[in-house]
Amino acid sequence: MSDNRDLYHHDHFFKSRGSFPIHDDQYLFFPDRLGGVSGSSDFPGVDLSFTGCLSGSADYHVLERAFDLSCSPSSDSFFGPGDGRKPQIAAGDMAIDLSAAAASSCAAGGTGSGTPATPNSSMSSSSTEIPGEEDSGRSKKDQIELGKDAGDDGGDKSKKASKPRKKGEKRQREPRFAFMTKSEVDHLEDGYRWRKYGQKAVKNSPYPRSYYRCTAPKCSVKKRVERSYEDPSIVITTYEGQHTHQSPATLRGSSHILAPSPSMPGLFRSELLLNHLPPPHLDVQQSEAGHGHMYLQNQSPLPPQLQLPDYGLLQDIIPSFFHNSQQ
DNA sequence: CGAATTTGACCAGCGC
DNA sequence: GCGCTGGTCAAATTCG
Repeated sequence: MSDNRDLYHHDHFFKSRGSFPIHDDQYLFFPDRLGGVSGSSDFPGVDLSFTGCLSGSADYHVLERAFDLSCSPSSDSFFGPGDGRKPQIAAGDMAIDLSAAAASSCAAGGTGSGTPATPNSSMSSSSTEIPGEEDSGRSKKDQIELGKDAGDDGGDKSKKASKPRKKGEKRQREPRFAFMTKSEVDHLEDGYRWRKYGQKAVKNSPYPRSYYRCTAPKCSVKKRVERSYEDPSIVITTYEGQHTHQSPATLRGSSHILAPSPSMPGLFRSELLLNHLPPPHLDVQQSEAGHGHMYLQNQSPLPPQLQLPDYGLLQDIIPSFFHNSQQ
């Protein structure tokens, strides 16, 4: 039980699972300590629903501010250079080990659909934001679709994948969240409807990666699902984009589904964070270089970054969390 | 029959 | 420039 080594947990995790493609625009949460907690689906206060996170999508800015994420490149802390892979967390990334809670109730309880997609369950998440790129930051596909919607730009459909892609313009990505869930099923029920549009073999992994897209019209949220090659029981689900609609499950009246707040479309559900925050104190550390990623460790009192006086969401989240943790 | 999935091909980005 | 890999498209196929 080296829970207080959470700081190193994901470090270890990543080193051992170097294949997990944490891209330069992801945040990472690792509540996957839950293993021990997993049994407690009745975790008090755990109303974890990454659906909420997904639907509302994260308030990346809040997170960024809250954790003082001015991370910079080079993150060997996570991915040992030794594995021969390129660093998978790059500039602007953040990785937080939120070793608390209750992912077990996440998918299952979250959907309220009665579909215990993840009986076992531990969940982690990640994401990242590219400030100011939300608008311009459309994926090539989005651009393509925009072009499509806007009318034919002359691009003939005779050739697939021969869509008009702007050259010289880097493909921009939506903010992403990656959830690591211990589950036997690949496609976790999260309250949304997804259509699979692709599957690819993943390098260094015997398990393919599946690509899904939200079936809701005008919703460009995508997700990738893959298994950790190191631990096949772990499913890595990466969400990209923000839902522009409510979860169907929510509409069905599931009280567990956290619908996005109209006033805060980008709201990162406090519940999510709450349930992911480690019960004990947090300790934020940064990679040796003083930049790169932050590590949350159960150790010292809340760091200044988290004692934020005015971090909006987190302010709501953290205090309440500590409130709970002290009971 | 419509929706969802499968699957091979294509393209962009990146490293060498 | 070339090769590799990730991401996406879309026709074909399967499913409900």
